[in-house]
Amino acid sequence: MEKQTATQVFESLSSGIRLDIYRLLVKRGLEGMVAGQIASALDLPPNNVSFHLKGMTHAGLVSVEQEGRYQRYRANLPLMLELIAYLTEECCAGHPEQCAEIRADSCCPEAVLPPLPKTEMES
Amino acid sequence: MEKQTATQVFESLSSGIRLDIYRLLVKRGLEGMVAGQIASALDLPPNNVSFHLKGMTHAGLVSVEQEGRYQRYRANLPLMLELIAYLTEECCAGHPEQCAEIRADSCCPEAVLPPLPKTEMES
DNA sequence: TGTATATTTCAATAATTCTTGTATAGTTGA
DNA sequence: TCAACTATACAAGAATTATTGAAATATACA
Repeated sequence: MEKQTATQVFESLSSGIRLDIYRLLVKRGLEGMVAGQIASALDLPPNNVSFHLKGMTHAGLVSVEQEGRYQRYRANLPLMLELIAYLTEECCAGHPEQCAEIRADSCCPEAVLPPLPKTEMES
Repeated sequence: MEKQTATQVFESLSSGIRLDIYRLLVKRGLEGMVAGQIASALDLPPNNVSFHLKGMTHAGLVSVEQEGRYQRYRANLPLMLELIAYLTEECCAGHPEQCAEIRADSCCPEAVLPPLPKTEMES
């Protein structure tokens, strides 16, 4: 996955309205929803919903299909799975045993820290 | 998970710089990185990195621990797992068989659509 | 045809976010 | 204590994004 794709998806989900839309569509699965249904379900002006749907579509987060005079939107779940893979790519590189540890615990544990390298600030 | 938590995390990852920081920290795992290391690794002004790290910390996406005069940052992977669960909550509600279908295919398939309900636009 | 419906587009304003430079606070070690 | 270093806080301008109302496009149906 390209970095721009990832940031676009995150940008899409960074708004409460778009997050609501996405979660609504996830619940609907393959059935999806038409634009007006989404607007009335969330009690928002249709043109505002359309504005957000356009951005989400451009980011690939949702797909749209014309159905007569309706536009049916569906969540693109596989993209989300790709995104997760992108985020955890090379997770704990070189120390795979840490991955299991991190994933199992409730939060980054107050683990014993390795001492700082003698040469400070080398990348 | 609360909606605000989710939007804050997504907002954090919607910037290319913050996404780079997060992925860098994910790779480092429990070791993490100190602020100056992050800045020089990404070739960015330290105060700009500090600005972004503050937001990420506030969103809970990274944790910070003081280490003498250094501030050591680590990615909060468990939060990401919670976030994914939040997103796919009630996925395909009422039609669990669709979930497997969606997850298996490469993208939302051009599935056969159910006909529109006779009463248009009811939520 | 003509009218109603669904959705999008456009323009304008309000609000937020990003980046840079400068200044401040805290830590280290001589 | 003093000087060097790490990191954050603050302020200002540029840039981006959100919301609303009005207008436009396209489909459906009588």
